[in-house]
Amino acid sequence: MIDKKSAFKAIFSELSQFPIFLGLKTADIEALCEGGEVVATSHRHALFHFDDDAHYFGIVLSGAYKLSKPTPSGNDVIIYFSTPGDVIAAFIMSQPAPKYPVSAIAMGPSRFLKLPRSVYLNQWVKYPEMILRLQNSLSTRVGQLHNYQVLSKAPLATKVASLLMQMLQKSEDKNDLTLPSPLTRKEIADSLGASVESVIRVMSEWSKAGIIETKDHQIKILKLEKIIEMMKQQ
Amino acid sequence: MIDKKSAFKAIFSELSQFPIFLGLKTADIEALCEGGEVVATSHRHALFHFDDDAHYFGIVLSGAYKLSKPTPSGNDVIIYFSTPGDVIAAFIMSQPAPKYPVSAIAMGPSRFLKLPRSVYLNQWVKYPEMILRLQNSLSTRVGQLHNYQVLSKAPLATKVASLLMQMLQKSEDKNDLTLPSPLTRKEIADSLGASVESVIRVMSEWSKAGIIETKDHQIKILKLEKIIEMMKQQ
DNA sequence: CGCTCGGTTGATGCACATCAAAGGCTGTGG
DNA sequence: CCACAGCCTTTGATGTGCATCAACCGAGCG
Repeated sequence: MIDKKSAFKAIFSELSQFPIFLGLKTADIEALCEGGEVVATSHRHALFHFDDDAHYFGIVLSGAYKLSKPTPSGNDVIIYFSTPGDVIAAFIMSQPAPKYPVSAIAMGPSRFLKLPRSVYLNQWVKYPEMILRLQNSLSTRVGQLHNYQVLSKAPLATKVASLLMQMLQKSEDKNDLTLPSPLTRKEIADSLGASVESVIRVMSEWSKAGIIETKDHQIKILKLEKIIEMMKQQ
Repeated sequence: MIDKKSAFKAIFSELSQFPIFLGLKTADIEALCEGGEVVATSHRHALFHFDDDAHYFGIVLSGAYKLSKPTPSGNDVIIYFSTPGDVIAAFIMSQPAPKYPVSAIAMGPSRFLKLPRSVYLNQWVKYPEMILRLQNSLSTRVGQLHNYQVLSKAPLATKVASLLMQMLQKSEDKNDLTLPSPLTRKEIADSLGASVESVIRVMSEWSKAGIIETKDHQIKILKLEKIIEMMKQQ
């Protein structure tokens, strides 16, 4: 086992920047991350699987993870793309014998700060401020899911445009219109409940029209107005 | 203004049965419901509208409310059916200047205990137990939304079956297979993102086959196995 | 150098939307 | 008290967006 104190110091600068910890005292952050362990996962490797016993939760440090749920027919539906600063699986920790409701799979090399469930029960719930912050991110999440429902009858192009815009909003740098994490067409399809081919048909139209550009799975938006226009139509 | 003390006594027996208050001391429940006011709404009347300033949250006492969100094209999508005991709009109360993310419309005569936002900020947030209970119901809700996403590619019959089962699970009496609240075909369609006609085509098949029965918008399930069977196929 | 993975394109079919029309039921206002 | 409007349900005819199936290409990789 590595020296935890020094491990904490090494990632503290990362942690303190995340909204969830912003403005907290160093000692508090340290207490909240007690027993934490940094896990590095490579592309397509799982942090945990759907229905596994949930012994830990944690925070995405770098890269990205897709959270997906298997369908009865053996496919996967992508529920969420977690990017740095996102807290994963925290809100199931208070259940008696929690199981992960999704699988978490790395998209490219990624790092995760793994925290034992006991820390949640002993520390996190004791900080009312923490609970409120978690509640806020949960309620934002619910809002996103509602927006998705509103789009249920919209044409596929609208859904794809909305997804791109949603991803873009997570980006730090508002001047760079490149999505913060790489995304394959299949991943887009799986998160919209569409087929790869249909997504490709929509997006290659856009590529030809110079609205977007894909290089090495990094999607860049060239004509933002066009995308916004696509979102509105229905 | 009515005498609040006596008003509270009158509904206390209702309140204390709801999961959200179960096991709490009378004094605590009274504190949490301070300044509460019972609102009676008749069929199709709104408690509040989408995008209104949110000055209050509250608890459904009787009847049911549908929470819906307008689409750009002027239709409505039903986000949730709230039944007695459900807490509505609590988790947006902690935002600076909250607006309702949905409209709440009564399905049949219904009663609602309306609580001012200040009570949430001054009382509810102070009870860690309350916050955790709210978090739990929110996380259940997120789970339901995920289940809905998993069904995105499933045939309509599967979606309708799942919705019926979900409604049925809220029912108190596990022996009576009548859904706890009346539901029109249009409401089912709006909550599944389908057209009324398609929902009718599915359900009238079932009526003919003696799987369900509708009387006065009350839907009763006659052959539960058949419905469960429908849910599985995809 | 074969293998897997991601992207692309075309042909075909189907589930569901849309449009249209009609009947029953309820509440409401002249 | 009846006529009328609005809501809910139903059925049929028609159209279409997207899934599905099939095939191919290029790039990276062990």
